[in-house]
Amino acid sequence: MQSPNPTTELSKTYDPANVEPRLYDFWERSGFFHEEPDPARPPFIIPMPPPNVTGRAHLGHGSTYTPMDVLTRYHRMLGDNADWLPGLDHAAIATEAVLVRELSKEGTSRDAMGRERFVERAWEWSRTYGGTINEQFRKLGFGPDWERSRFTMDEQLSAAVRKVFVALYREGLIYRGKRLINWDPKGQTTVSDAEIDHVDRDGSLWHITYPSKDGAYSIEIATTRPETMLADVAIAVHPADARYAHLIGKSVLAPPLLAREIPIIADDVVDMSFGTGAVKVTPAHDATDYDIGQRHNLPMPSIMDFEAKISGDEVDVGTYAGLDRYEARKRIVDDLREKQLLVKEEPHRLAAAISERSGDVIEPLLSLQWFVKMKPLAEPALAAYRDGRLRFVPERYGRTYEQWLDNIRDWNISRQLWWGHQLPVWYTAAGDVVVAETEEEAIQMARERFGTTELTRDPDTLDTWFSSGIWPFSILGWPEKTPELDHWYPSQVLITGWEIIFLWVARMVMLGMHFAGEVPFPTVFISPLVFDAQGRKMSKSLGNAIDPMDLVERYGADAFRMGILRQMRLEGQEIRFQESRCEEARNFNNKMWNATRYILSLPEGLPRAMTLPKAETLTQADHWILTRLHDAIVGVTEAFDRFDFGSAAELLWRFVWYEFCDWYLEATKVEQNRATRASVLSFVWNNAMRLLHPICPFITEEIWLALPHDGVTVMTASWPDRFEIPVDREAAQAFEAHMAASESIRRQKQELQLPPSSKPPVRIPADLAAAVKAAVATFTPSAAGATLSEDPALHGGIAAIIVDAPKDALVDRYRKDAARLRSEVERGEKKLGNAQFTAKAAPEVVAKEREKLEAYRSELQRVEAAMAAIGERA
RNA sequence: GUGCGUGUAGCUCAGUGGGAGAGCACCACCUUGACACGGUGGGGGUCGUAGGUUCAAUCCCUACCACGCACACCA
Repeated sequence: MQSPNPTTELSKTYDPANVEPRLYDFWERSGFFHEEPDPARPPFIIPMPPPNVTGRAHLGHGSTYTPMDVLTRYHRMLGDNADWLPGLDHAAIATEAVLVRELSKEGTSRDAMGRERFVERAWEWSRTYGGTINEQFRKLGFGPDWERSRFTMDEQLSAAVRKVFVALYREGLIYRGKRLINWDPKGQTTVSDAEIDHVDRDGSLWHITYPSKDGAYSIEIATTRPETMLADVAIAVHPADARYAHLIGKSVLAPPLLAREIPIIADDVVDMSFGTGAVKVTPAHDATDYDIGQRHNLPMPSIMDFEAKISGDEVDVGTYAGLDRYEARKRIVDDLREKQLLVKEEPHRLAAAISERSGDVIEPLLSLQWFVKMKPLAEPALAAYRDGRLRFVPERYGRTYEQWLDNIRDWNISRQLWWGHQLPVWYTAAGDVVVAETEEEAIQMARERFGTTELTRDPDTLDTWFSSGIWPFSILGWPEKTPELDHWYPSQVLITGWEIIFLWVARMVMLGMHFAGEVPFPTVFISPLVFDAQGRKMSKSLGNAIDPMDLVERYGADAFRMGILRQMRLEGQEIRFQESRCEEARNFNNKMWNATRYILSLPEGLPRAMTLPKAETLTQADHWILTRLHDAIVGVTEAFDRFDFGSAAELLWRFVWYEFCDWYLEATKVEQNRATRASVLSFVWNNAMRLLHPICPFITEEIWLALPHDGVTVMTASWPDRFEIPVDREAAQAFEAHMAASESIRRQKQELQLPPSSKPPVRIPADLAAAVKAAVATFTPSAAGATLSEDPALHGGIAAIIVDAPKDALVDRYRKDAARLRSEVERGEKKLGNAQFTAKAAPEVVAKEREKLEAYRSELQRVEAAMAAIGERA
């Protein structure tokens, strides 16, 4: 495909809206994002964390997805077999929530509709509205290999899910059991431990008396959940607690019904210092109590149903049956008070377990569910981290990963939802279980083993994270031995936020090692989370959420990317997002745009090919900018290689704006630098565009195409090679002396209130004469002096000084200088006068200190002499 | 409770065992061969507090304070 013609008439301001869609279209239609597996080149593969099909781009994508795009573009330019593999997640809970809302608007419901039509509807919705985020990603300039996009519900990926489930089941790593699970009453489904938030809330701690049948003794306990008393099966105390030793083994009546006798038992888990030191045990409704119940072989009656209402199915709950959990709590407390069993109620802070998705308070319930046995999977995953096959950047997140895997519990994977991968599990009428990859296989197995073909499929679906867990290999065609799987697994890096290390990263490692035989990625880069400028989480309800699409519209995608990357710090765990950074970045782009206009408008025109003039014809300014370019290449390359996007962005910003535009471009305006400027400007600017392309893909392409270049797109241009850049540090240093001199002259002119256009006589130190003379005479026309004279008394520090200014201003200027210099001299003298310092400090440190003192002293002398010359005393 | 992170200019943040930095904001000046989404210059900080190590500490160590986060069976 032909490169699009850049605008011939360049307007004064850069207009991203006019450039970005055109270039994106060019890239995508040219297939520049697409790659085929190529064993001849080193692979660079990033599996994209699949956004929810219901998702919209948010600022978090700026900090996690931009780095992926940057690295992919960078590695493509390095010549790697680079591919960024995109996709979408079916997001069961989120999608069902959307549909349930829609259905209720239409006056119908999930259950009324039936499973088949509901799932059809979910597919339809996913195809029609889902994936909006992919369009948004295009606007952000993200360039994954769209042709390889996958959806977790695709047939091939679903087959992989079934295969993994069946395999784990047959290995005994998936089992069905009645366990205490986290029930989300609002979402009407179970959720895993990792999907729960603990939020501190104000609650109460009720002290309640449990009397003995004969009234001879009683025991007082403290609880935050009186409604679960109906399912109490014991009272537990610490075995070493002297207060209760005499009661262990005895029984009390369970309030408020006082109809059942429950034993008092001893268990280590009880904290003697909390509450009364005695705790009620309710195995069916509390995790700790469940463990106690298991240890002591206690019954586990349940008194709550899936609506979080009191139910009398398993044990007598009196008149509380049918009450909502909170209503029941209130009624029971009232009744206890009436029966004088309530000792007291005190305010108490408690950590409420909240479902991340629905926000409802989680209810621990006993339920028959499917689980993955995690320990055997976690061990290799831990070993991989410990022996370095898996590393985290920043390193500290590895400890989070380690801690979680060390304390891992079995993973509840069955969900009471319809949208998702239905469990490949069938039951016979007799209750026998058949697990198979397909229905045909299941029927055959049932016939052989149980002599029946009448099967009912388990209605539950799998936790969405189950399919995400196999993402790194399922998207490569697993279990087929595809070339993709062969060359692109494992991938090179995974980039995500730290909030899903447990939910996703750890599970990918475990499942990847188990099924694909290797750690799915050697490096996990954890990107910072984005907060508002006050450090608050961005949310719709707070009204502080910023839509990245708005930013793209206002400043352009390049500016958004640069704006957010420049706020990233390698070790940072958050970004306090400042929109002003995007505005600055827009200005930065405009700066580059105008620098380009200048370059393109040189009267002598640009050379056809990107070649440098002969080394001996290069000026000091040329040597300087080339040396700076060399260092920028080294710095940016190193920064990208260690995921330090903030430093890379900052470094490029400096190079482009403060070095190239502010100094070199200005230097090319004077006579001495004109002969070589067209070649050097195009060469350096071409290289700069390539260096910056991963971060600002659009404007760099637009400019690169307008400059002398090879190829059709900067996307596939080669990464700048530092060995191709001539470096002359001596010449560069001389130019830096020029810069210092110019700055000094400019500063003094302002302080002496001389008009900027004035050209006062300038004196310069004899030992820097050559350099500074050139400086003043050449590239600082606005600051240039009319005459130069050397002054043997001057050296170092202030390189030049102007005379013939208004006397008041001069005196003021001299006094300030003298004061500053005196304090420096004093500091130096004190330090060097310290025998300990000269004896123990490193010799070069002492020498440097001596030099500094010398310089300050002579400058002070000069200032004093200058004052004396105008008849003043400093 | 345990662990991790953070505390440097008004704001957001770099940084280093030996002279405190950037951007924005602020002030002044400037339309000088591209750019006012620009240029030049300037003011502004006892580097959270208290100790310790060191010739020397913003940096290393300890304690404390404040903030953020993760984990945790205080019912």
